[in-house]
Amino acid sequence: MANKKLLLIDGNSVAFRAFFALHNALSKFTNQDGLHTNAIYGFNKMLDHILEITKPTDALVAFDAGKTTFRTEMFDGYKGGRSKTPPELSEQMPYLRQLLAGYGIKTYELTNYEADDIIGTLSKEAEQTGYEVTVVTGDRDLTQLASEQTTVAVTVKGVSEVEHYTPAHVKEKLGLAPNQIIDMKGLAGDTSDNYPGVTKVGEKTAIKLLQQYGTVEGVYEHLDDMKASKLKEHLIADQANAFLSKKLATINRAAPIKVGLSDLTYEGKQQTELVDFYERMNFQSFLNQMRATEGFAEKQTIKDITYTILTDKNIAEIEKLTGEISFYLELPEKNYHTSDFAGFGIGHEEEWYVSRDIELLRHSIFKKIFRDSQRQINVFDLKRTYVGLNRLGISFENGRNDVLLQSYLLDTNDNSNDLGALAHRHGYQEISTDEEVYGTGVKRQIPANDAVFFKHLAAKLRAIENLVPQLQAELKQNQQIELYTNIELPLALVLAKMEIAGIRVDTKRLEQMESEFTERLSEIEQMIYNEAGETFNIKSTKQLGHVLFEKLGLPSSKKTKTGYSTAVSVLEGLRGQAPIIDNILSYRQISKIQSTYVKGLLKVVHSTDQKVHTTYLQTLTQTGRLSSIDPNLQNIPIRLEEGRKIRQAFVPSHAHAQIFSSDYSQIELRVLAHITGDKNLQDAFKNDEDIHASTAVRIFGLKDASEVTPNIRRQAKAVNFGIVYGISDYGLSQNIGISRKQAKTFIDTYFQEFPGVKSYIDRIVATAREQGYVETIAHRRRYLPDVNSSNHNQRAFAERTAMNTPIQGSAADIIKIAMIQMQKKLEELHLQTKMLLQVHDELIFEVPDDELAQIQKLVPSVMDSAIKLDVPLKVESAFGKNWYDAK
DNA sequence: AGGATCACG
DNA sequence: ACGTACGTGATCCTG
Repeated sequence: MANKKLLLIDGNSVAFRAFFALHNALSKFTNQDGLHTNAIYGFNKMLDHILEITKPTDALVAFDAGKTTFRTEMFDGYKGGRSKTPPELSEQMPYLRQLLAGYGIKTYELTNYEADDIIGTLSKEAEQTGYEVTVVTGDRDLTQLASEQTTVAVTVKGVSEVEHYTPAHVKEKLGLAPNQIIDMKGLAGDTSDNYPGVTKVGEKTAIKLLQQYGTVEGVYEHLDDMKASKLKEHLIADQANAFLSKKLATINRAAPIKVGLSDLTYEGKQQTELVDFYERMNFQSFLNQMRATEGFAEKQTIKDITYTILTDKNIAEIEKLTGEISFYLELPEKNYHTSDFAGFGIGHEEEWYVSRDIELLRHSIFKKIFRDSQRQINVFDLKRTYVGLNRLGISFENGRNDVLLQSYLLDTNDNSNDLGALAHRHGYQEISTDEEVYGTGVKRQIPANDAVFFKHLAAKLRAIENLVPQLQAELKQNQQIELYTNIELPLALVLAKMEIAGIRVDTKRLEQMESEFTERLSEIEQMIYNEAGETFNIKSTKQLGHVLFEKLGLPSSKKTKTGYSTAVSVLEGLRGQAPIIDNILSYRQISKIQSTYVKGLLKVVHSTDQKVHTTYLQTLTQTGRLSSIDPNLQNIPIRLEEGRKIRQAFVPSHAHAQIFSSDYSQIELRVLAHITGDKNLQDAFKNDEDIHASTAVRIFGLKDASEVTPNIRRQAKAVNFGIVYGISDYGLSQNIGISRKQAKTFIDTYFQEFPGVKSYIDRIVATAREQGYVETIAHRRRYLPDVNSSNHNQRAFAERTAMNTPIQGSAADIIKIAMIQMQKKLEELHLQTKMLLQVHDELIFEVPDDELAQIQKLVPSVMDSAIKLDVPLKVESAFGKNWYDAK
């Protein structure tokens, strides 16, 4: 027999390891039905790894059959006291078997026996027949099976990494032969399996004894040779335990199994089954791996689709498309402000027109379609489509539905920027993902083959047509039609116009800053090298940690996963202990400004108009806020003067104009006052009090605001923030540097003084548990599956987001409404003022001097009346010749 | 690709 | 006894 290789896997043990290795990411690993998939995923990773390195001819995964086994008969407490398998793991076990079926690997379990015994029995049989055997497990006890023919691979850290135990390796690690493991367990016992061994004897002592006497039996035969000692007394007293425990630890290598070696042929992956399984588990990376393998036959699930290639000859045909239509513009690159145009499609009801010729869109027939306000045009990603068409000189004001927005509002977790993937999640399968058709990474490209590209375009149009009514119905059920129709859809166009307007950057100013910073950085660098006595990469936390904590011997406090923490909070604690610290802090600060804001910004200024055009992501955040990328204009420095100067480079694009800024004052706390209905908090805002000061008066029991010192106000401010974030005493204590006990007192007092807030917090968490989601004022939803998690951390996190999301999200609703009304006003009044940026609670405009007086009244009035709360909204404004001066 | 760090609300 | 404040994005280093 030529090289038979048997792979035996301890299913429960590996699943358990996989589950806990990916426990942190538990909430990320769920499929479309809410099933947790982390253990399945980890198991799959391990399988791929072990199959790759062992290339078995035969394989079996053994599972434990149930709670009772012959061992529980021998010893009542066997595996007693073990906490129950988490439900998030149990629910995955049946699917694990489906995964293994997909891999063509047999599974087996046997009443009254553990997986270990099945493995022990089969490995013995295999050894006698001359097989090479690999055993995979998360349990080191199985190393007792290691032999010349059998290697035991024990998972370490994660699951795909394993440590291979040969007899030599066992010897090296433990100083024992594999068959002595059971003797060690006999003497030392096993806490996780809950059997005792000899009192006060742990692994170390057991090993020492066994090196001398060989076996448990040997130890007891030589008991008389030992000097009197506590150890000897314990050995005598616990002799019965030692022998029982050895028996319990011994794997039964003659279990009455009903499978034989001939049943275990490894058949290899069952392609269609596995693809189907991965789709059900939503395992995109494994799917892609499968597709990349040689001989993979793409599933022919997508129905044939007929389409017409549009040319200037037949363009008149599209005039016959009356009523509701789908339109799709393919801008293949991430940044649609600069992307190439790859093609487009338009049509309805199985009449699909597609083309690569973008110039056709400039034809008057298209202009008419896009201008016709009676026409319902449905798209995927309205903002992207609007910007793309705008670049072609086409005004697209009549987009009626956007599948991307619909899907985002239905479930912020379960959204995708890929129409194919999004469609699959909503149960529509007649479309491939862009990744499948265009490829990924450097290989991504629009197919040169017309049939492939056009079929995909047509499939997109058809997907839009099918999804719009379905998602609309779901929105209606959720009472989200208003949010969708009156907020998100019109906002998409407002954002598009802001992005297109862009903001002018004074590149000369930035270049001047760049050379100043370069000089200062090299000076500081030199000082740091001198103080360190060597040159090194200051930006490398690893090298910096080495210099500070090893070479210079400074006391290290915090550690990260990868080594010493060198974060600002840590370095500040070291100030004064060495001059190098201040220099490192300055270096960090300046190099951040230099690389991210000076150089980074210069890189993305458009040479045509000297402006930056950000992209707002309208369907990303879990709370309803926007985010801004490429460049991010929502995190331009302001807190420290050095960085704040960056704002001097943001200037009006016309002469005789100003940068004008209005921001909501304390909008989140006002929303909190409204949502909670807390009388004291509401009164404070109704009386226009300094909210942090009045909180300070209440939690410190002061007479009135005159007693509030800056430091007390600062602490009260931190408490207010803490409440909004979902407070914990530890978090607060870290933030303001007080003891945890003191922080707890602050919080307790706060809740006494603001009882409405306390009852809101209790109520919202209960609501999240009952209905599975929380809502904002405008019915924006966030699902929080983890509020019922058995994991304390995940549950606590979900509870904090349950409190925070309605507050942060409602504030986002409010500014979105204000932006829509603001844009409408600007257009109605034919003003030249342009809304340029939104920074969560702040709007930034470019205003011609002659409109300034009007805008100074208009913007705050629109913003503070965007929505009617039980407390007033307050808006503060400023302007100047650049963003820095608008303060 | 992921972690550490740091910029903003 | 857990290990901790909410929401983001860009840059750099490391494996």
